[in-house]
Amino acid sequence: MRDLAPVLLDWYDRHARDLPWRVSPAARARGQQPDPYRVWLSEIMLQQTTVAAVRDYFLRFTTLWPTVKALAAADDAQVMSEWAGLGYYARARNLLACARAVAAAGGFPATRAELQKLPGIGPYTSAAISAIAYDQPETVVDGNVERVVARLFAVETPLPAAKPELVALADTLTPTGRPGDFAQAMMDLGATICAPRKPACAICPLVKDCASRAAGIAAELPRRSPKPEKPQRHGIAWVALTDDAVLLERREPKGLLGGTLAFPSSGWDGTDLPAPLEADWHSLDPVEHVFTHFTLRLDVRLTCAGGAATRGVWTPRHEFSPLGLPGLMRKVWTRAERALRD
DNA sequence: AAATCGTGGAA
DNA sequence: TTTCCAAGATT
Repeated sequence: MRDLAPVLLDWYDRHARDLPWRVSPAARARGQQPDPYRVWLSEIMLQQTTVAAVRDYFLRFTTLWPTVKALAAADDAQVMSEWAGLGYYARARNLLACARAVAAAGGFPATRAELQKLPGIGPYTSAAISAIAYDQPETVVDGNVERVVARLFAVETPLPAAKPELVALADTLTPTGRPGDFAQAMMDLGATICAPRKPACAICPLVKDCASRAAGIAAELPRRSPKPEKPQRHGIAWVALTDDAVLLERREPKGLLGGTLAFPSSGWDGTDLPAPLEADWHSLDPVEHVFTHFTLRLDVRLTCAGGAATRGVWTPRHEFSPLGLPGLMRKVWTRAERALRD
């Protein structure tokens, strides 16, 4: 096969997406270096998360905390609150731990091996930061690149088993010149041309080299092993609010929604916690929520009584915003608001 | 090494 | 409506 890197880089120079955390190929050619902090922050936020969802969070975080040092000095609660709604909250916990380690060390390490020792930075992110921020010739393989490579080489082995094979093939493409732009070019190609459902092969710069296109199976790749069905779970959330306070609790630092602010709730897997308050609870319509590996039906109970709570903290209403809660708990709040309005 | 861990937009 | 899945990491 011909050397694809020059072809793809040429395409990238003309079609690179304009993203808040990106140094454009033109600016990079002028000598502008990416800020490792911004590269790292964006990569963490983008783990299993769409560009559209990340954009506003990235702008908000970099406004509040322009440097790693600033982020390292932030309150845990404020970071969790700002992360609320993005999902995968272990990322937020690891984000702070990583920021503090980096600030203490005086800056980000530049090698992939050192980067990967930091919390929240795995094989993909270490390669991405090393390539994008430091222009090291690392092979960056995310979901986009898996798809592009599977199609380019017509790899029919289903994911996730195909991963090592795809990494090895991707590695044969990585150039020594402009590896950072090349990595971003592969991801842009996967996101905009070599899309999951309907690849736009007609305008793809690599059509002539694509084995799956030749075989007429591009849209079917990559294949994936069937996923297990999601079991249904159920639980109860209690919303207690008076004229000037609402009862909230900080969830355990590990596990589902770990470290987030929430309405007190029962367990959702058999563990059965009691209501946080003796009161006359009104039952509202249940909330339906889909997590990665199960669906949840959460019954919502509401009271306007105050008093001594066995769990949670009475929080002044003026300090409370549902935007500081994870998505599930925002839905619960919406139920309560609707009930109070009617 | 298989399970766990969110959310929402698009088809 | 259902299904898919997005710049994955951790245990």
